This record gives sequence, structure tokens and C-alpha cells, in this order.
Amino acid sequence: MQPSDLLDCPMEPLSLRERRRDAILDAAEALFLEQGYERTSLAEIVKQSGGSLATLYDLFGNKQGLLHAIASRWGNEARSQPAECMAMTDLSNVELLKGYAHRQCDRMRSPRSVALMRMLISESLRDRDFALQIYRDLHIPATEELSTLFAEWAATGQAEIDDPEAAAKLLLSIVIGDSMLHTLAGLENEWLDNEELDWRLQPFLSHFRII
Amino acid sequence: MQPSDLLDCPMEPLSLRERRRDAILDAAEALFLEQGYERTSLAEIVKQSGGSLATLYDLFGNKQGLLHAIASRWGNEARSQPAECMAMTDLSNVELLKGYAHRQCDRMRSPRSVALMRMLISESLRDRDFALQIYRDLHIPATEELSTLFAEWAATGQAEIDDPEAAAKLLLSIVIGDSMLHTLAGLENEWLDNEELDWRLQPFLSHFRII
DNA sequence: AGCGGCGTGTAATTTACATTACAGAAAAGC
DNA sequence: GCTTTTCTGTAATGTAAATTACACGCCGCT
Repeated sequence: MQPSDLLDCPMEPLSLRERRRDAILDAAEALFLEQGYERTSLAEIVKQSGGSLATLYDLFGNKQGLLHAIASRWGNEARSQPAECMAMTDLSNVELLKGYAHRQCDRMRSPRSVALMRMLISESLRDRDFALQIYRDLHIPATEELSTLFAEWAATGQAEIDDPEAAAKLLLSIVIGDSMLHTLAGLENEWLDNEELDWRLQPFLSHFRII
Repeated sequence: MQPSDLLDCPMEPLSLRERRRDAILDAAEALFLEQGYERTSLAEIVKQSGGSLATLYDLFGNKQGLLHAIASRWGNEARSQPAECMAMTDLSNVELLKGYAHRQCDRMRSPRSVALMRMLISESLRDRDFALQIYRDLHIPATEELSTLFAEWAATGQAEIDDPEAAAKLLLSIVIGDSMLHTLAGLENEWLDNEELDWRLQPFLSHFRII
């Protein structure tokens, strides 16, 4: 019906039901991330989102259904902004990789990522599907884009990388490293700054002859 | 009554109360690690340990007190077997470090460590003291023994390590890396084998001229 | 205007625990 | 052996939350 839309049909005014649904998802997401899944009651969510408990049950079936709906929304989000374009710049590969590391580190240390990771881990025993789905949506893409890049470098002689996938995982380990565990354990402010990050990359860069 | 044993003051027969205490701690630890703290009921613990709910309350005050007692027992355990002696062998430093990495990796991937870490993270929002205490008892020592070793190597010209502590954290990151997150998220069997571990150490070893 | 759903607010219902109370059994100390 | 203190089993008590039921008001449709 809409005259023109490129992505994600923006025109239609969204039915009340759909706006309710979004509001509930927003509130639930915020509260789950802030307090954890178990410690957040459905009544609290509804109080914050407006609407009523009955509607929530009508939309999502039960509490776990709500969680899955959130997970699936995250997945869509992640898929809709697929990758940062890493080629096509005038930077050296070294600078490119450093920039990537900095951004990846920022991404991982954002309060939202940390909360997400914490929730994922907390629920992984109870609801394995939820945990696996989130994990795949969020982390596998990161590894893959990096390993594609490395493979390309290796193929064109810009680096000597025998196993691009292993190298990608190694790089992510170096970047995420123990900081993630620190943070998840509740010690904030323990992340690497860009200087230490660059220092950490040195062995990697020289070993794989990235220039 | 045993004729001879060396450590851990063996003689006294342990009062009933002390045996009860230990039994409750054992059962609680097992159940907490297996199911998580919140999902384990005190009744369940008592059913498994023997004894009665009233005794549990008498000994630990409440559920959180029980958790703290467990944490403090872990701390004592960790402190009582302080470090693996890393010097005094006829191995090369490279072999030494590889061996250390392998053992550290094994330690981290043991079901008990994983469960512990998961519980720590799950409870870190609710009970920050518990999380911090565990984290310090278990991880800081690992970093410290390694960084001491590196400092020694640097001082005696066996390696060119400008910042031993940073190097120690880097090494642990390389070893633990993303595997820990994989595992915490519920994907088992994603740990590095010794071969990949050695591969990962190469850049580190050559960069710091460890021989 | 009137009708049929749908969303809302409120309040039952149910369940699962933490926590407490208590009466009898067992153990410890003398 | 007797007393006192400490366990044990079981049954309240109280609370928090998920889930359901229900009666009412609002909105779009004809």
C-alpha cells in the first residue's frame, strides 16, 4: 500500500497492539538488562510500559515467551546492520586493525553489552536456546567478518596468516581478554585503554607480518 | 584415629555440628554450582545433606550467609595451595610457559570452574561482595604469580618484557580468550586443544624473546 | 447509534520458597 | 543416669510472583 519504502516500511501508523508490543519489549529489555531476568517481575514491566498484564500474556504467552521475543528482536537488529565495512579505506592494514580493535573493545564494554552478556550467562543453564541464539547472533558475526578479512589479506600477500579463523579468534581473545571477565564479575573500570590495546596488538601484528 | 597423616590437623573427631556444617556446605556448593543460587532451595540442600532446616539457619543465619560461608571456604582452599612452583625445573622457559598455559586452560575449563564463574557472574548484581571476593581469590593470584615470573625473567635477561603485569594479563587473555565466553554461554567443547594453544603462544613468545 | 472485539485495571488463584515455631529425639557433659 | 544443650522432622507463616479470571470502558465498523 505504501507509495515507496526502501527498508522496513515506515509509513503505517502502527496499530495500538503493535505499539503496546514495542513498549512492553522496550521496558522488559531495559529492566531485564538492569536487574536480570529472574529478579524482574512482569508487574514491574507493565507498570513501566503502560498497558496491562493481560495484554502481555496475550502477546507473549508467558515470561519466557517475552524473553524469546526480546532475543529475536536483538537478532534482527544485529542482522540489519550487518558489518562495518573494513576495506576501502586509505589506512594501512595496521591502522585498520587497530581501529577495529578499539571499536570492538568499546562495543564490548558498553553497559548494554555487558548487561546482555551477564544475562545471557545467567540464563544459559535455565534456557539454553535463548543463550545460544543470542551468542550466535552477536559473536559469531564478529569472528566471521574478521576471519574473512584475514583470509583476503593472506590470499593477496598482505599478511602471512596460515589459519584466518584461528587468527580471528586469537585477535578477539587479545582484545576482549580478561577484561570481560573482570567486568562481568562486577569490577568496572578495568578495561584496556587504546594505548594498552595497541601494545597488545604488537606481537600479533609482527608475527603475522601485517603491515 | 588414623595412625598417620600430615596436614590439616586430623586428630579430633569433629563434632556433630562441624560435620553437619561441612555436609551442608558440600551439598549447597554442589547444588549452587549445578543449578545456580536462586534456583536452589534450602529444603533441597537439607534433603541432600541430611540434617534439618533449623540447623542450617542456626549455623548460617540465612541463605546469603550460607553463600558467603561457601565463598570463604573457597578462599581458604585457594590460599592453602598457593602456587605451582614454576621455577626449579630443567625445562626451557618456552616449555615452562607452554606447560603453564596448558594447565591453566585445563583449570579454567573444568566443570567446577565454569560453574563457579557462571554463578559468580549471575550473582554479581545482587551481591557484589560475594562476586568480588571470589574473583579476587581465584584470579588475582594467577595474574600475580605469572607477573612475578616475568619480572624475574626480565631482570635476569631471559626475556625482554617491559611491563610484566601487562604481559601476564595478555598471556591469560590469550589462553582464556573467547573460550570462556563460549563455555559460559552454554556451548561446551569449544576449548582450545594444546596444539592450538601452542600456536597462539608463538607471537607472544617471539615478541618477548622468550627462549 | 449500536455491536463486537480488544485493551485495561483489579483482583483471585496458585505455587514456590524463605523463614520461624515447636515438640520430641539425640547427644554431650557431668 | 540425669540434665541441659543441641539436632531433627514437620508444620506454620509470610511474601513474592506467575498466571488466570473477570468485569468494564474504548474504538472502529456498519
